[in-house]
Amino acid sequence: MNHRPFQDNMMFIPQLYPADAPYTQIIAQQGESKKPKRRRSKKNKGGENGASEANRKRKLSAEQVNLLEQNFGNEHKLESERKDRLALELGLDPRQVAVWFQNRRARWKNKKLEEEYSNLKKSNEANLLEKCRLETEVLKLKDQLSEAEKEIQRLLESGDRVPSNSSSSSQSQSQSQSMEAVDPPFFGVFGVDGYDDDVFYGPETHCMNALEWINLYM
Amino acid sequence: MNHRPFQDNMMFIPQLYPADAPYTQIIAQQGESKKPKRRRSKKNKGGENGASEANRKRKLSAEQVNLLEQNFGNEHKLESERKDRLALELGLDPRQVAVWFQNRRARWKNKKLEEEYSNLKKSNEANLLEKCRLETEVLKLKDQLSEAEKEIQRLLESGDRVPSNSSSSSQSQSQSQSMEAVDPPFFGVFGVDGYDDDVFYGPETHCMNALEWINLYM
DNA sequence: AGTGTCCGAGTAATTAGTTAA
DNA sequence: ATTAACTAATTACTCGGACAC
Repeated sequence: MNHRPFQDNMMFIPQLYPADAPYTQIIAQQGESKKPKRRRSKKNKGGENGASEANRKRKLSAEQVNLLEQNFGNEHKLESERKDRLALELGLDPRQVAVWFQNRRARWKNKKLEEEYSNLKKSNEANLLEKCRLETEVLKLKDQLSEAEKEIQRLLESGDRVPSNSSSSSQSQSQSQSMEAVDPPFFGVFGVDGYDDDVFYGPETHCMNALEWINLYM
Repeated sequence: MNHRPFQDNMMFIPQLYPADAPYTQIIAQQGESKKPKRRRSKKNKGGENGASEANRKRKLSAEQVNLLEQNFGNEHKLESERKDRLALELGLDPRQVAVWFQNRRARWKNKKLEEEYSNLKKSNEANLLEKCRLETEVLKLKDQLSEAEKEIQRLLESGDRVPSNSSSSSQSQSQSQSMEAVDPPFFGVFGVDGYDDDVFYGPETHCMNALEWINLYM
């Protein structure tokens, strides 16, 4: 959504129902008659009837939310000075303004987390693919190396009166051993605690099913 | 910090709201009517006698929550039959039971997501380390291969009257080229849209800083 | 057609516990 | 030590859509 600055301005407020009643604070169950079977009472909703009687409307008007959002964009914290000013400006109880900011911060935090999750997901995808590619490359290189060493062996056998294998032969010998000791010594992070359900990330299933894995869980 | 508000002790249950129980009847005279700045203390408890003050009727008792949780564990959905039974059993309005289940489902979903995030994080760590290891291995193998080919070259030059480079030499030649064409052709998933803030996952910073990266963002 | 209900997502308000001045 | 403001969790409500009768 946004880029650089750390104001988040998230989505636009989809509440465009009429700002009929500037005072959005009523509450109090109208009358009574609610105990036994509280079936969906017919709310006078669509009608927009301008503030009919017992309209205990909870939501703030779009206008109010706009101003609040704007202020939140500037600064997520709220000094009491600003709070009171805002409250006056909006015709709200300062407490409501404070509550709004608290809830807004919580929402923002959640959103942040979601974003982070999304980024992590993408990062994971990319890393997984990269890992797959690298594994393939490693196999290929090992194969090539094997061929090369076979070739060396053949050359050594056929031309067995060459001066000597001067310097590098020992190198390639010792290193070919290390290839086999490479795989095991990595910790398996996945004996963790509580995966309740079906979500299971197999990290050590070699790259063959990386794509399927992505499609499954991403 | 704490989970499970099991020690809810002082919660008497004013269930069955009387008809005149408008919880949350408050509020907000706007404008200049001052409001009683609220309390923040650990007193004002038991007395009940809500005559003067409001009847704080929020918060279900630990016992009620227990039973609800138990039922939720069995089945996240709630048929109206079970709802009514539970409501009766708990002394709650069936509506409250339904609402509780809805909220509980939402919480469960969140928790699920959090878990998934955690797993993803671990998976990412593991993959990143694996990727790092593989990159190292690739470099090593390339090095070995280079050495081996040098060796072959040397052998071919020194013993230049061997029969021929029969079969596999072309192989190792062509493959040594492919090493250079390996890196580029992978898409960079990270020109994406919204990394808002400081959270930035560098996917192409080679493995040297993989661990630092993990420590920073995990 | 049209009610009624349920659910998911979003939101407002409350409570308990923590932190800082 | 009190007090105000914070966080995290919770309760109840709103709204719109889906599915039913």
